[in-house]
Amino acid sequence: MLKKLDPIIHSELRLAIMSLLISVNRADFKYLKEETESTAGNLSVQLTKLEEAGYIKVEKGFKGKMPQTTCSITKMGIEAFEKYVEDLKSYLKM
Amino acid sequence: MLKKLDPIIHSELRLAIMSLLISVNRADFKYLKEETESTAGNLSVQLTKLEEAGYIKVEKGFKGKMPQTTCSITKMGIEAFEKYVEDLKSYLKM
DNA sequence: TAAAGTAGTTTATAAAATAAACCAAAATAT
DNA sequence: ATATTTTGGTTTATTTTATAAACTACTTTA
Repeated sequence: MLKKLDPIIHSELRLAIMSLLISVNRADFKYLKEETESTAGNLSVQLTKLEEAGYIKVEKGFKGKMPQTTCSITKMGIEAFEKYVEDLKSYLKM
Repeated sequence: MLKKLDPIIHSELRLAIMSLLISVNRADFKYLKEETESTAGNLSVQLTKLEEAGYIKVEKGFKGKMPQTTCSITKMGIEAFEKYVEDLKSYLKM
């Protein structure tokens, strides 16, 4: 009955990141930091975990002369997020 | 936009416990252990946390000669669960 | 009456989240 | 020109959380 929830996604900050990337498809570090109201350190760590899981792609480039990290969700990430939402429903009676 | 999720509820096992108690209203330790597929130790710890938060009531009695711990959700618990579900929706686009 | 099972709690360990400290380069003020 | 602050992060340390292992007390069964 109760499905096992993907632990990579079931973390408040990572869930927030995934949620944002599902909507916007592409977002830079600064935007994610503002929207999630997280610290840079925490965000950096969680982005790395999502990247290692293959759920997001992280690209490093420059915006003018300043470094810029851009993130986007992968196909695997979309599927994992959708499965997570489905599994979660078993807990929420939806 | 993204709401802060109640950390007492946002834990897989505690969410499962709350979800079960919302439905059945009353459940003993054994039932919760089976349904959640958790270890007794982990279950014991998480029940105590929910009790300390005022979200559940834990009553110790006997079933025949064997000790029996019975749990039920409180009004506070119901409200917290409902708020959690609402807040969660901001992440899931529902 | 010894061994095994039940119903848990307590304590120790592992994993995760978060915060603090740090780094390199750019922009700004002196 | 050069010191100071700001930006955009990463790395490391600390705290918190989850989980597992060990233990307790009593009961049932062999």
